[in-house]
Amino acid sequence: MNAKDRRTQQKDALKATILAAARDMFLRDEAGRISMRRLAEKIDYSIGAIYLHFPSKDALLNALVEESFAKLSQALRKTRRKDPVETLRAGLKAYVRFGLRYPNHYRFAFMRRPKPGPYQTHDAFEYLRECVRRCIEAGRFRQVDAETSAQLLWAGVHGLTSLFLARPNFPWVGRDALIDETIANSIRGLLAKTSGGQS
Amino acid sequence: MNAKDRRTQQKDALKATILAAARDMFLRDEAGRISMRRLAEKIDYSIGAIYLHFPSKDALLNALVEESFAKLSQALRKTRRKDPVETLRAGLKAYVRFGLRYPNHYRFAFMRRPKPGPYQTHDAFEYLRECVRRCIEAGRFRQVDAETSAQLLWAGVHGLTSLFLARPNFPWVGRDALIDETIANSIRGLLAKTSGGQS
Amino acid sequence: MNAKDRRTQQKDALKATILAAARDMFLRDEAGRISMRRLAEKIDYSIGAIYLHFPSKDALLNALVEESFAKLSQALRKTRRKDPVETLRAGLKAYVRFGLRYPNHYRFAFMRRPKPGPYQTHDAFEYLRECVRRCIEAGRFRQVDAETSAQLLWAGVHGLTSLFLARPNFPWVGRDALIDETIANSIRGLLAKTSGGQS
Amino acid sequence: MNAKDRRTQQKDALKATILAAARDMFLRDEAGRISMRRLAEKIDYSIGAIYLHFPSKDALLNALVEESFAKLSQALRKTRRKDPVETLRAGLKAYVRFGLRYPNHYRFAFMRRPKPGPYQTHDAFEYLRECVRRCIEAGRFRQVDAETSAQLLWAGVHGLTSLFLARPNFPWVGRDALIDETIANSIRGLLAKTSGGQS
DNA sequence: AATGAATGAGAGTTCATTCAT
DNA sequence: GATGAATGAACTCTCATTCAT
Repeated sequence: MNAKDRRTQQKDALKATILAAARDMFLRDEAGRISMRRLAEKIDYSIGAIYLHFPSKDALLNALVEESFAKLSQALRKTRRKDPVETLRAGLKAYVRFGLRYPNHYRFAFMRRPKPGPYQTHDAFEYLRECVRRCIEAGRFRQVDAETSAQLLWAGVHGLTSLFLARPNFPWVGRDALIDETIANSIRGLLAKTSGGQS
Repeated sequence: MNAKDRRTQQKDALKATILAAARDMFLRDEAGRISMRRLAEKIDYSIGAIYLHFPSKDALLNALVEESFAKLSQALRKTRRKDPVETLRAGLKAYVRFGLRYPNHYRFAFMRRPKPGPYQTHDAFEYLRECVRRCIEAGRFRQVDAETSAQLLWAGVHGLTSLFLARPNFPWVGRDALIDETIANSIRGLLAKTSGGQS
Repeated sequence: MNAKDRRTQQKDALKATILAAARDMFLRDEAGRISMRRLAEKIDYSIGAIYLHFPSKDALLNALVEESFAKLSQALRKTRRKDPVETLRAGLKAYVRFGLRYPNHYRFAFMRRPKPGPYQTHDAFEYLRECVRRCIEAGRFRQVDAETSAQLLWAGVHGLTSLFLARPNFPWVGRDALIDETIANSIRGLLAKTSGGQS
Repeated sequence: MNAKDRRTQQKDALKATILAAARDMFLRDEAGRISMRRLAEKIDYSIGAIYLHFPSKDALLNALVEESFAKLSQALRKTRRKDPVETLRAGLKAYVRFGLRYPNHYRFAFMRRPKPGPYQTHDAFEYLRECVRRCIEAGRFRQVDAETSAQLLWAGVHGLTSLFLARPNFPWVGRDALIDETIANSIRGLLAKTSGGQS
C-alpha cells in the first residue's frame, strides 16, 4: 500500500467515524436534534473536520439515509423463502420491523417532505416489485397489475410503520398481531381464487 | 353589532389569521421551520401580537392540530351511504382526499412524533370503528375483530396518504386508481364469502 | 363630598391599590422581577390603568421607595426612650430590623446605584443625627463631631443589614446577638469615660 | 513564543477582554442591565464569541466575582504591620479603599443577592478573622469572641464602603476622615482597658 | 488533514410603553 | 377613567458554516 492509498484509507476512516457517530445519535435523537457541534464533540474532532468530509449537514444526513436504504434493502433480501407469496409476506414483515427498529432513520427517510429533485426509486421498492411479479408469474396472484399491487402493498406496510412511530401511545391491538393481520389482509385481496383460504 | 362584538370579532379574526398563516407555512415548510418570528412577519404583525392570542408556540401548534382533527372528522361524516360497506369505502376515500387536500394539516397531525402524554382517540378514528362495526353487524364482513380491522384499514389509507405527501414525485400509477384499488383491496380481504366479488 | 372629590378619592383608591400590590410583590420578588404586566394582572386592571396613575415603572418604584423611607422613619421614631443613649441604641436596632423585615425595599433603596440627581437627606438620617446630638448635649458622649458620629453609626447598621441580605447563608454568629454587639460596640467607642462600662 | 502559545495568549486575551468589558459595565450600570448582546457590542465581537469562552452568562458573572475576591484578598495581605492592632486597622482600611477603587467589583461581589447554594467563606474574611485572633492572643483586645468581633468589624467597613458607593452624593464628612474614624471607633470598643487611649 | 476562533442569523419569550376607543 | 390590542426592543442561547493558520 502506498502513501496515497494510506491517506485515502485514513480519510475514509474518519468519514466512517463521523457516519457512525451520526448514526448513533440518530438512534436516540430526531434529525432536528443532531447538530454539527454535538457531532464533533462526540467524535472528538473539530467541527471543521466534518466539513472536510461532508460539504454540509444536509449532505451528511443524506448519506445517512442512503445508508439506511441500503440496509433496508439488505434486510429485505435476506428473507427469501421457497414460496413466492411467503417471500413477499416475509419481506413486508421485515420492512415494518426495520422501520420500528430504526425509527429515526425511517422517520427521516419517509416522514418529511423530501428535497425537490428527480425521484430515484429505491432498491427496496424494486425488490418489492420483483416479489409481486414473481407471485403473479407463479399464478399465485390474480391477474392484477404488478405495479399497482406493489404500490398498495407498500402503502399498507408504510402506513402501519409510520402510524406506530407517530402514535406510539395509541391503543393498538397487539403490535405483532396487527402487523401480521394487515399484511395478510392485503395479500389475501390479491390471491388467485384457487389458492385457497390460507391465512 | 355593538362595539364590543366588533372588537371580539376582530380579536378572533387575528387569531384566525395567525392560525391560517401557520397552517400555510406547514404547506411549504417542515414543522421545524415554523418560527414565531417568521409567522409574525408573514401576517405583518409583531411577535408580541401572537402571544396575545396564544400563550406559547406549543399552544399555537396544538390549536392547529385540534383544528385539523375537527375538520377531518367533519369531512368523514359527510359521506354516509345506504350500504354500510359503501359507507366505509366512501369514508376511507374521503380520508385520503382530506389528507391530499390539506397536506399541511395532515402532515402536522400524523407525520410527526407527538408530544408524550396520554393518548386521546380521535373522533375520526371512532367514526371508522363505527363503520366497521356496522359492516360486521350487517353480516357483510367475516367474523373479524372490529378493532383490528379498523386499525388495519387505517394503516392502509394513512400509508397511502402519507406516501403521496412524502413522495410526490414517485412514479405512482394513477393517483385515484391507486386510492380506489388500495381501499378495495383491504376491504375485499374482510368481506364475507357470500358477499360476491364486487370491486 | 362633591363629584370632583369623589372622583379624586376613587382615583386615589386605585393608586393605593396599585401601590399595595406592588408593595406586596416587592415583599416576595426583587425589583427586577416586578413587571407591569404581572402587576396589572394581580390587581385585575389593565396595564394602561397603572399608567394613568404613574407615568412610568420607575416612578412607581420610586413612590414605593419613598413610602419605605417614610415607614422607616416612623419605625425609628417609635423607639424613643427616656435615656438618650438608649433611644439611640433602640433606633439603630429598629433600623436593622426594618431592613430585615422589608429586604426588597431595603435592597432597592440602598443597595443599588441611585439615579443621579441632587441628594435629599432622608428623614431617617435626620432622626439619627438628632439622637446623636442629644447624646452629646446630655454629656453622655465624648466631645465627638455629631455629624461624623452619626455617619459612622449609620455605616455600622447599614453594613450589618446589607450583609445579612447579601449573604444570608454566611455562618453568622447569632443574628440578634451580632446586631446587639455591633451596635453596642460602636456606641461604646463614643461614650464619655465617666459613663461606665455598660453593655 | 511559538504559534500555539500565541494562540493561547490570544484566546486568553479575548477572555480577559470580555471580563474587562463586563467589569466595566458594572461600573456604569446595575448588574441587571448587563446583557450578552450589549457586552458583545462593547467589545466589538459577536455574541457567539463570548460563548466560546464562557458557557453561560452565569458562568461569566461567577468568573467576575471570583476575580474580585482574589483581588481583594491580595490587597488585604499586602498590609501587614508589626503591631497586630495596626495590622488589623490597615487591613480594614485597605478593604474600604479596595471597594472604592474597584466599585464595580465590590458592588457585584457584595451588593446583590447571591445565587442560592452552600456558602464558601472568602479568603478575605478568613484573613480578617486571623487578624482579630492575633489581637486577642497578643492581649491587645478584651476577651471578646473572635468570630463575633470579626463579623462586626466587617459590618462596619462594608457599611461604609457600600454607602459610599450607593450614595456618592450624600454630604459625607471628609471621606478619609470618616473611614479612619469609623475603623478607629469599632476597634476602640474591642481594646483591652490597659491598652491606653490611642487613636 | 485538521483546527479553533469567529460569525450572523435565528430560536422562543418577556418587557415597558403607547394609543385608539 | 379604563381598556385591549399592539408594538419594538430586549433577553439568553444555539446553530450551520467559514476561514486563516
